[in-house]
Amino acid sequence: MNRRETMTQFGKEALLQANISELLPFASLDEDQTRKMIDLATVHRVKQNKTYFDEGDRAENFFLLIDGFLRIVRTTKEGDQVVVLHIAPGQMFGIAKAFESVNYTATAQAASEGLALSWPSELWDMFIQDYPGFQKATRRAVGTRVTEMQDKLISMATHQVERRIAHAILRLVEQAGKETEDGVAIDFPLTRQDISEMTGTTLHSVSRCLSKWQRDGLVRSERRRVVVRQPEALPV
Amino acid sequence: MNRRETMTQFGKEALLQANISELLPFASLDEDQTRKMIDLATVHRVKQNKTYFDEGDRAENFFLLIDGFLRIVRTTKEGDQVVVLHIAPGQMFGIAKAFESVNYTATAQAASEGLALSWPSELWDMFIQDYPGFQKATRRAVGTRVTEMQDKLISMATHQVERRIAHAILRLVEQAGKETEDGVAIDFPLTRQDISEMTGTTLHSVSRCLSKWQRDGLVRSERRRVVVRQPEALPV
DNA sequence: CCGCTTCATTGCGCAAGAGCAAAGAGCGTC
DNA sequence: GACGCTCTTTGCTCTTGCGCAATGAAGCGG
Repeated sequence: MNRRETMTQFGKEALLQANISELLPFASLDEDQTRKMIDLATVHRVKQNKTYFDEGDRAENFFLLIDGFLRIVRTTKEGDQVVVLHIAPGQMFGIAKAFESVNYTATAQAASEGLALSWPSELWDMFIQDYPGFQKATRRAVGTRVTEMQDKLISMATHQVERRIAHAILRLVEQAGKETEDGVAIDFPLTRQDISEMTGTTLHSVSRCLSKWQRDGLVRSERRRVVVRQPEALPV
Repeated sequence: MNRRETMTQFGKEALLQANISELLPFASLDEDQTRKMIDLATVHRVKQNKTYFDEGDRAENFFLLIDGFLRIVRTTKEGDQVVVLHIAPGQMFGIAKAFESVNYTATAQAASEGLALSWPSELWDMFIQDYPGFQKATRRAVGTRVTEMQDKLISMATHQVERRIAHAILRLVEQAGKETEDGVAIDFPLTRQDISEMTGTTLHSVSRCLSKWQRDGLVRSERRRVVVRQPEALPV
């Protein structure tokens, strides 16, 4: 059963029926606790390219992504956007509380239409104390995030554009890969521009790169869509 | 009184006398608690360019830097080193526990001879629970770190080499700046190579850049030493 | 004091990729 | 079906800054 359909059809109550309790933050909670958490939550449906919150906003809530994908974006004074990382379903985001921060430090933008739960920040400490799985989930989320950013930093510092793009794509395949008869597809709309913002290059270079890979049969890419046929063959 | 001298002369007991309780993790602890924490700690003195721990090591301890500076370094398979961030006195490091991680994900290398306290990882949860200041300190450490890495990422993605170098230097000035009659000096030995590893460029470019700035009177730099005279004039 | 190692400077040639420009393709809308 | 918007492709030029190489300077150890 497709999770997205479940969610959008049945709304909040359906969350209990669905296998939401498999998500890490809900792990090791009994049904009662899970219900309590969900009762306290607000449901957010966000259209593509709209934001869950913006950089600098007061961090009034923290979020758990149920469905869809989102990018965490920062914008420079000059107006350049940089995609710091991507969030996949099941991951927490907007967890400024975990950083002792009053405001969000980046913008959370829906890469594809998505669904998230949020809780008021005041509940954070209570959640941490009462729900052991939650504590663990946030720690792990932070850890993953730091590692991911480090990897990106290293990639940017030491690799040429082509390898950076390859890295970025492989990471997305990992996070949002979906098997198709044609190869592994990245399961949300992804433009050349997006990729360039992830890798610190221009959409032109990305386009050239993908074209070349397509000629060599490594990927198939159309408008807003990338399918990887031979992940192993990409220049790591 | 110079902190470094105090420490190395009098050892562990002196930590109580010194104003160590001003350090964030010890904030809001009474003298008794502080003493208890220090009793449990191990003292590490590490020579320049030696490591406190290495990437991949089992994370058996977590650390608090008392004196000196260190760089957090990751090494690629190809052998390229990348300086992910710098740690200044008073900051925690090696806090794999905060990331639910069993191993250290990077190497902690002394940029200058330094002094640190460490505690066994098993004490982590106890510290978190019993010492509110400690919890806060780790959160803040993580937050600062994430922000710093994001800034770096943005800098790398959108700026030219010259501005990246300027950014890196300004950050170091902030973290380790020391007023001199000549300008603000970075208070630990810093080679062109180091700077290139922070900014993802070559030592040649760094050298050229510093030479130019020196001609323009913005900085003074000698062997392993950088003094910034006009921080405002650096190309931000 | 001499030689060795580490660190820094500078010049030159070249390649990667950014910037610019123009055209084409896919998709929604009126 | 025509228009317009967004996204993509591709060619050309020009700059940045890397790679390489040679020289110099500073500090260390015997």
